[in-house]
Amino acid sequence: MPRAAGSRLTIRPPRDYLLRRDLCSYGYFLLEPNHWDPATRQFRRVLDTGRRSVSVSIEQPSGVRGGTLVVRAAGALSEPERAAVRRDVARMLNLHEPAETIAEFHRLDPRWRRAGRGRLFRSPTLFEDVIKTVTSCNVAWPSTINMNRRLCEVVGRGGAFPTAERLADCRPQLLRARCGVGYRDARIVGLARMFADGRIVPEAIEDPALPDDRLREILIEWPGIGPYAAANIMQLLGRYAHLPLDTESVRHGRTVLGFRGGSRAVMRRIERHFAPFAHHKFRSYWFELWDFYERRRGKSWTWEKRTTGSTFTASQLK
DNA sequence: GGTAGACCTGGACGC
DNA sequence: GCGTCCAGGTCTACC
Repeated sequence: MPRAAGSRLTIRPPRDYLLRRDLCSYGYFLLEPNHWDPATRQFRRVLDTGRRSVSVSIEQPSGVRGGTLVVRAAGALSEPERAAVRRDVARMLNLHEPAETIAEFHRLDPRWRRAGRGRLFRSPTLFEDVIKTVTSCNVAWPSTINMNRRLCEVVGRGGAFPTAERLADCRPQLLRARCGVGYRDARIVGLARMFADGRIVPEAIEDPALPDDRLREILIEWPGIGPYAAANIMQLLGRYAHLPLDTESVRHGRTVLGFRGGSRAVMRRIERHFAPFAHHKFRSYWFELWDFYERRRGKSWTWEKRTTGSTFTASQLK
């Protein structure tokens, strides 16, 4: 990325924020258009600012907790574009979450205090998080990787993740034929149209005043969103009191926690096991799962996208 | 409320 | 190289 002619922004993150650890904290960091370079510890992706796509990189040159984040964009940015980049980066990195919240989590579950784990990566928009969740349902991880890559290549502007408006204009058959989304085609277009025509208002969904139970009811009504997807979208919204339990969870319950019985019984035991972590429940569950991956594949910020990053799920590690 | 089967893709496996 | 089997969460029909 040419630096001389580009724009440079600096962001002061919360005092505990460590880019390599907190960005490489959830599988979506491995999905297009996201790209983490383990060698340079630099994150790159294309953002759609509304009028055009912009390639950005994020670094933390000091490499220490709380160190200033440097965001570079290829080319000059207008003021509205700079604001859009700042907003998108802040959402991806969950920078609004104060250090005190993470400290509270560590008091509840001290296992992660030393490493400092507590923050989770997500997408710059709710829409991208929802579509990424749909592409992760009923499919093995390599297929999720392919679907997201092709969505960016075929529908996204300049390599960005497609906006709701662009996906809403697609025929389901195009997504099936060229993006490999299979039967998810109509559900993805349906969701995109709901976002694009205002039936789904992200600000309303992201309103902290909306009770968890009501939010879950709303999400379950959306096409392609069932109990697992709803709970996953909720954690991406920073609501960590619900566990998105899937076959990966059942494997974890059996192999790591030693639970016995059928899938439903194991899931019920997992729920009970993590209940004491209350509104931080998902963090405890997720970092336990993440620790399992890292013990076998090394620290997540060392994972190469095309090798380790495509085979890190528990089904590949049995 | 619970359950069975279809949905689609891609990897694993056997030949 | 080809065919078959299987994993994976949601949706619908049915009991």
